[in-house]
Amino acid sequence: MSQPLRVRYAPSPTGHLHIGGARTALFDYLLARKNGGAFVVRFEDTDQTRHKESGIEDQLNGLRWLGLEWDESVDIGGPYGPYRQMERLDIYKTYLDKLLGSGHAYGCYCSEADLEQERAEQEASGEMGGYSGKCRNLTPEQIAAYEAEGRVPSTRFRVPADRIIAIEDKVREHVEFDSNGIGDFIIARPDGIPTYNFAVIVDDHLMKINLVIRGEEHLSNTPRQVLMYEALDMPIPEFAHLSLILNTDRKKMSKRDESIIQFIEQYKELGYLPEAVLNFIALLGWSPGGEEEMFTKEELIAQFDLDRVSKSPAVFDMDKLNWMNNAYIKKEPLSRIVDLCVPHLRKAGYIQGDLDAAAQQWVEALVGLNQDRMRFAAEIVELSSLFYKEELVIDEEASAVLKEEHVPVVLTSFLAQVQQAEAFTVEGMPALLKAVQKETGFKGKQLFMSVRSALTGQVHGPDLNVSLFLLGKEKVVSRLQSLL
RNA sequence: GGCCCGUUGGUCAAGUGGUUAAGACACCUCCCUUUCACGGAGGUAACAGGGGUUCGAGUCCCCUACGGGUCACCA
Repeated sequence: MSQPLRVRYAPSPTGHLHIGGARTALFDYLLARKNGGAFVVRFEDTDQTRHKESGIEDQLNGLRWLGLEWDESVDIGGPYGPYRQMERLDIYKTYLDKLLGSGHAYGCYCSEADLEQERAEQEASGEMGGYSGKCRNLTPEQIAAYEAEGRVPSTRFRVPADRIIAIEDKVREHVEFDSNGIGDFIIARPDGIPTYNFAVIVDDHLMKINLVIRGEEHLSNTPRQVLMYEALDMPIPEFAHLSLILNTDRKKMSKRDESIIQFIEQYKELGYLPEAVLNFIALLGWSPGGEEEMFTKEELIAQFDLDRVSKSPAVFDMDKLNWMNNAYIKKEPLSRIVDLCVPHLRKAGYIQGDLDAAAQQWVEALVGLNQDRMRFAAEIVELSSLFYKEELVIDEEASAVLKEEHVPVVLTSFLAQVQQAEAFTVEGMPALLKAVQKETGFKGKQLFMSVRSALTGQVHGPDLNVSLFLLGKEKVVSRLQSLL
């Protein structure tokens, strides 16, 4: 490619950034950075019925959180703006007139009701071939008659017959379509607002996009677009159609699907690390050459290549994402994970107001205790509920332990040690336990499991010294007293 | 239904005519450990089916099955 690479992510601003969109944007971004090209974010908002005002900001926030900085878009502008289609209406008008003038497009006076009926008939006869071409060759008299009725035409592209349209897709390779299978399609609504297929080629051309990366659902739109590029005598960009991302049932994700968290925003809220999510998404359909799969953004830029993008769909595996996020969490400095966890602890009502030094220390111990096992920050609430609950629930295994005969001796001794202790700290804990061992003669499992079961109600759990500290002297004493 | 795309272990996937068919997640076992987790060492498990082409096929071709996309005045 002799021209500098220009790619774009062109979402419809109908909601938050979806995983699929995020992947497309990521691949765009990676390629742009790798080749010193430009990453454009354009908004395709020509469907006024589905438009959502916050959609643009939601999309940009998602990209921003992932660290995908764009070079041109609605907020920072750029040489080929505006970057939202509703602000480019006059531009489309020019090209629409060209197509109309050259006979590549024509006015269609069918009403939506007419078309719906046509579709219903087709479906009944098992045809489903697209628009019949009813208004293709209207005589001036017919047109005048429709106009007299007050009908306002939409504009259709006249699809030529008997054309084989071949596409050399960067992912799918050679794909062919027969133009006879494509009905004349609408490129502008009666009010002049263009539809997707038309606006997209005008914008991609004017914005000098030379590689179009998008989802597989657009593959069958591509021949339509190629035909329009030809009719307008515009160069045709390269295409790369990415396979879909499937849910756990190997079906296309639907917005209602609950088995997968689908929006980037939700990952942010749950306390995932953006670089982990980015890393994971990169692996959806792309695979690195080697065996390493943990990559920083910079490494991804260096390694990414469309040649290694798979044609087959990828199933979104939450387990692996969780594993990966946990791997990132483990490597991060404690302070960052604490910052991530604090909002969740607040929301749960576990901490309030400004944290004083002791509270800060306490939270750090809490998060530090769980940093290795936390899959995402919101889990801290569940992992730490033990230290907040007033009522101790003793599970079966723990109560079995508590029935053993050495237990009262050990606990009585431990209670005494705790009450005598000057300070109740993590560092001081081993000495207290050691003293119990000395006094009672019980050690190892008999000692530790007794204490753990009595105070946490469970035989499994994180580091005992830290757990005791987090429980606090007061709770430790009262729990022991109520048991003895 | 027409057109188009896809199909390697439960999941992500490597593999581009000759491999004991990588690796990762998950799962199981063992080690470490007061327990759990972490970490370490192992293990179970796959080329959708059928025809070709070829000395040789996961890799090339055809058919079937299954999954998906699209056929909107949605993108």
